[in-house]
Amino acid sequence: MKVATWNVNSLSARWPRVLEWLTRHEPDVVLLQETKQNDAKFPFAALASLGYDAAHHGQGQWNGVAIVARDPLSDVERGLGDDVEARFIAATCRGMRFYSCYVPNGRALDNPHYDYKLRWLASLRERLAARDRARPLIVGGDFNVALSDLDVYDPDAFVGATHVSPPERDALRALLDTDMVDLGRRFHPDEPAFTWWDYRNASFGRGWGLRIDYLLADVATAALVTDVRVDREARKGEKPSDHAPVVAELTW
DNA sequence: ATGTCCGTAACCTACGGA
Repeated sequence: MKVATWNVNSLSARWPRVLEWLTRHEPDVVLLQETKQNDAKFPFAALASLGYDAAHHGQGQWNGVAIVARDPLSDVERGLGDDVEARFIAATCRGMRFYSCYVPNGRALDNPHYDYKLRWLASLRERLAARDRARPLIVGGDFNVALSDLDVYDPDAFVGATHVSPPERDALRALLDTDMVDLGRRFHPDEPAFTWWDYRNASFGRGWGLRIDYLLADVATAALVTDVRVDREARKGEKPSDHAPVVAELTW
């Protein structure tokens, strides 16, 4: 099974790239974030013609998460707790539970959105802590947190900034402490493996990236993973998202 | 500090958000 997570930064704007990527890589399950469209605009029919089932939790202009899969999806859940924004969707496919998460950006340490981000992460942690550990689970998404300095191109440039503050990193570590494995870091222990580069400042060409997109799996499922990579090719070319997909292969 | 892109509302440009 090939599983990917990808923040597409508007599925409408990204559709040509997403279509090409699905055709080229033939993933089994794709966790999408920032679709930025309503359910009515989501390309269910186009995906179906490619052989994909899909579940979407849309909100129009902002946010929006989806799960796209070659096999039928069931038990779809939309929204995390009482959150009013479209940042979480869960579904089951081939006996595996999947979450697609778009964690709030936070904006700045003194911004109310930062507290919202920490509350959101705490809520996700509660959900993970209370889960049925016997049930295989893959959690993917844009977490808007760089877990360690290895995940940041220039830690000195991020002093006092969001995405790297100790409370954010603690909140992400607390997720992992529910016996979830950071698959990207497990397979790439020594290299940055960035997943996002700012559109500004020619950041991609300069290597000014962050690793803020993650695939997490429960310990038993993580043992089935044979490869994890960041598809930097998707960040190149015409009208790319500012995020690259993270792709895992597992024997499932 | 900032060299971009997205959607929106309303125009032919500006703004919030990322």
